[in-house]
Amino acid sequence: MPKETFFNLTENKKSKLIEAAEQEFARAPLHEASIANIIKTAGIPRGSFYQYFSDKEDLYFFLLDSKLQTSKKNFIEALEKHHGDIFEAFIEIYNDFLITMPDEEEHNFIKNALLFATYRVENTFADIFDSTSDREHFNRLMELIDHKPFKDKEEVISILQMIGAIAFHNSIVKLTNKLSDEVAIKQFRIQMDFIKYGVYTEKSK
Amino acid sequence: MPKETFFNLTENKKSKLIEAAEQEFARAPLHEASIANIIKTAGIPRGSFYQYFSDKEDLYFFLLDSKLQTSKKNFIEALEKHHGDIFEAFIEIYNDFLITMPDEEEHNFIKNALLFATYRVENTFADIFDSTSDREHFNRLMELIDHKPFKDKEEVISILQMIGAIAFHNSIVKLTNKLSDEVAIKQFRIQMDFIKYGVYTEKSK
DNA sequence: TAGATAAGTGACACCGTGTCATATACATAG
DNA sequence: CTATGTATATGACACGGTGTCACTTATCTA
Repeated sequence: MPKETFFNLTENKKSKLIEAAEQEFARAPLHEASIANIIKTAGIPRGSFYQYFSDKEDLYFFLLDSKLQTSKKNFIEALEKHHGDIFEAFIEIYNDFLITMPDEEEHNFIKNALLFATYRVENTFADIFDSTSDREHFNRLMELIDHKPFKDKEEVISILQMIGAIAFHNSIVKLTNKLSDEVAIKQFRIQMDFIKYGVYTEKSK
Repeated sequence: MPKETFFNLTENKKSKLIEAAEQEFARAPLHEASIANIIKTAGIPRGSFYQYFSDKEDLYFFLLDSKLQTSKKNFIEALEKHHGDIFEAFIEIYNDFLITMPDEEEHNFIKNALLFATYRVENTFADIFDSTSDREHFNRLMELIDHKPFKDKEEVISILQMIGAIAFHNSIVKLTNKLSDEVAIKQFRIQMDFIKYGVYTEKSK
């Protein structure tokens, strides 16, 4: 988390810094991005940076977290819309996430996040449907999810994790193999169908 | 790939360097590991390192690749043993991989690889059951896999990718949450059952 | 208006990378 | 056996990035 000092900054200074950081993290993945570039673009001295953040990661995960707040809300909305159907909700946010990326800078930011995703990045993404950090959000999820197909809460969590991992992995494959949006979504649907109806079951073709 | 010069080295020198590198990559993840440490341990001058490898990554992926050759063979063997059953084969190598890790250095190497896995690391792991790099290996896989439950080859590939992603993700969760071997394997089995029989199907409880 | 507390600043010490000019070893033809 | 070319070895160095710290400046408060 950024330090108190950062939040005390004027809106103008704050957004200038954030814009500079987004630009840099869109240009290069975390490990290649440099504080030097960020402060140059933002026009602040080196010492100030460390007044606001403990290091590069601090700023980075603050940004990534902010960006994913939207996905978190979207997931809730998708669940409401699809009457608690996990699969349809996931397909919807997968769609949202990969396809509705209007801003090129935003797109590159996320691309770098995914392609160079360490466990911390993965965990940040997982927060969208995970219990660990935002308890309230998680409880809301659990209320909305249709539990009928599942034995117990553990099964629900297990499925959420599994689908999350698949969605995450598919995003990476889409980016590395430069798949079209249509192909990517189709692939994901096929995989969701496997989980819904199983490999050893007659599929409704 | 390491340069010619590296392969021309005496066995003694080569293994000394490799041992030093393994030690360093077990100590720290790729982005924190330093060439400085490797050459210090191996007792070679800095210039020589660049005679053998183009950079840190070059050496790293050479090592990781070598290590995964074993898993590649194991997967083939597991498929033979289980008469082409993808699920049982995966469970077996998942087991092999996470549990049969006798050497602590080896364990830490893999741990760092998984926790700080970028798309290149993920792709290297995916080579175990992927078509892109080792065509011959892939064809052998396709011969062995029981195609009965699947509509076509594409479906088989899709399932392989999916299970691969789940196994990969589970390994990371096991390491971050420090799950016991038993719990990790049990979780994986539950998830495999979901794919086998589907969520919307009566399970044989 | 003094004194305290918070914020701003940039020079600096430190560390790691990749290169390059130079040195050395080795092979091979004359 | 020597000359000459080719492969390998070496470490000093330029470059660029990080995090800190002593010092300055601004802001608040009694």
